[in-house]
Amino acid sequence: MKKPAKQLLKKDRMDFPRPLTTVDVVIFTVLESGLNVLLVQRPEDPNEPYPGGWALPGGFVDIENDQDLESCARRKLKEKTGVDTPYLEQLGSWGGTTRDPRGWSATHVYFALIPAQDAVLQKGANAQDVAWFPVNQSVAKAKLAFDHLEILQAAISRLRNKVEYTSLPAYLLPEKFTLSELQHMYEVVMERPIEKSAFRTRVLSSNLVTPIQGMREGPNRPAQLYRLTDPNRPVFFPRTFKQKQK
Amino acid sequence: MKKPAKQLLKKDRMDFPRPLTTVDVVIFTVLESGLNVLLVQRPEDPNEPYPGGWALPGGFVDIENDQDLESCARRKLKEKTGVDTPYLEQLGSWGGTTRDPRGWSATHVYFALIPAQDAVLQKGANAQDVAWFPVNQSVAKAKLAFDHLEILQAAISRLRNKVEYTSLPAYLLPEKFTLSELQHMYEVVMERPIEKSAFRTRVLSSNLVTPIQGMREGPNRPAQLYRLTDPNRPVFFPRTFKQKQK
DNA sequence: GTAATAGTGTCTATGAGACAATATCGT
DNA sequence: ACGATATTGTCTCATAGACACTATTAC
Repeated sequence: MKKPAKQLLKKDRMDFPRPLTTVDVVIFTVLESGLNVLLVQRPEDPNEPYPGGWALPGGFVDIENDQDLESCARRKLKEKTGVDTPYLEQLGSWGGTTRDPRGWSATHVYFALIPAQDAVLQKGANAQDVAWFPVNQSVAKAKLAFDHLEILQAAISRLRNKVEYTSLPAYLLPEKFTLSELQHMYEVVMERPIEKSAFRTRVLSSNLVTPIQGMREGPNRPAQLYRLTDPNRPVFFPRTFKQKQK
Repeated sequence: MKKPAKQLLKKDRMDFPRPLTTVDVVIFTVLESGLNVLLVQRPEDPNEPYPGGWALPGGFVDIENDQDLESCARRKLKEKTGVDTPYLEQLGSWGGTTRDPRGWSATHVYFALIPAQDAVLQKGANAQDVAWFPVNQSVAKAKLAFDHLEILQAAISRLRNKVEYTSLPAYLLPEKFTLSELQHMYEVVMERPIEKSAFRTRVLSSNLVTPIQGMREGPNRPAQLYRLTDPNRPVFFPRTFKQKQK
């Protein structure tokens, strides 16, 4: 129990140790190898925690320049990928005594989906290494810094979960896409095939996509091109894809 | 762009202003008046922000005593209600320059569901006023401190949303309950009636509840008592309650 | 024509919604 | 018997799943 009297000056009352505050971003894209996540390599400097280890992109909140948490996340996303307005959602926050050797720290985590076309990395600027890691293989072995493996797993399970009843995979595609391409994004994230017919009726009977002028040409029957009806807000379906198994 | 050289000492590198860090808890219960939320009155001290205003219970992280964010939330919950292990879920975090007049601040918000039996308030200790507010009426007028109205609205919409496909309302009941009582909790949160028959088949065909020895007696046919099959994790249903309207 | 992918149709199963019928208690 | 609430049943409808069929391009 603290709080001795009410007569303390404001300055005194605010003068206690504060946790470190960071923002991290889990950035997903779908490449040839499936679902990938962006990681950055920490500096080799032995004075830094986890030198040379791989971590989620992120860093301290800059209270001079960051208006709020989300714009801080957007800034970090832009620094690494150059992408401006992807799908961005708050994942949650992690905080405690032990997660950072530098002291009590709390991180606010966002997760982002970007199309493969935008998955070109912006190295160089701060000489850090930046790379895409397939979510299933190397990541577990990568021994992520801090509690970032736990955070990444939470992000993956959130994504896998929401795929079942939302239009999130659409944000992994460029502006114009065919229904087959959209279905493919779902299948990559879900890691299981889905029925073409059921998929099409679900997507078309919602207001998710709007057909546009133009077809995807190929060595076979051309496919109708679509775009998101309202790119700003994802669609929620009233049922999940997989029925409950007994 | 900062970062002059890598030769800085660790102490120097960590020596920058840090945001204030708080944890707030949105505590819901269902009383006669429907869904209620717990608010506390801020001290009248004019040196404090929003003197006399109503706010969500919460406060600064105590890095000496709080192991992590969730235990900090549990501590604050316990201080106000005496409840130990309710349903507790992270809602999200809010942070930015403007939300607290004392400076750049970030709050980690949890939301909790507690049964009405535990809704007895623990006033006194710090002389603050603590009270339940019905979610629909007084809250909007109450002019909550900080951005707490926005946070509360996010909590309400999260709760209303999850009620459609989860077993969360079960946590608003005591250990033993009847199916009608459970249905009533759903209806209070959803603010609409649900079909008895559909409700019962949904609940019974999931593994949500287990019948126990004993009946709820009354001036009519007694009702079977149930308990949660696994109180530690809520059940997710494969469909929402309301079908999509056309 | 063939290969390949796009797009449609048909049939079944599951579970929600509406509503009715029956069951079991206190009085 | 009556009032009240518990519990079950029946019928309809929407949509997922399985699977087959047709359509349209390049070659």
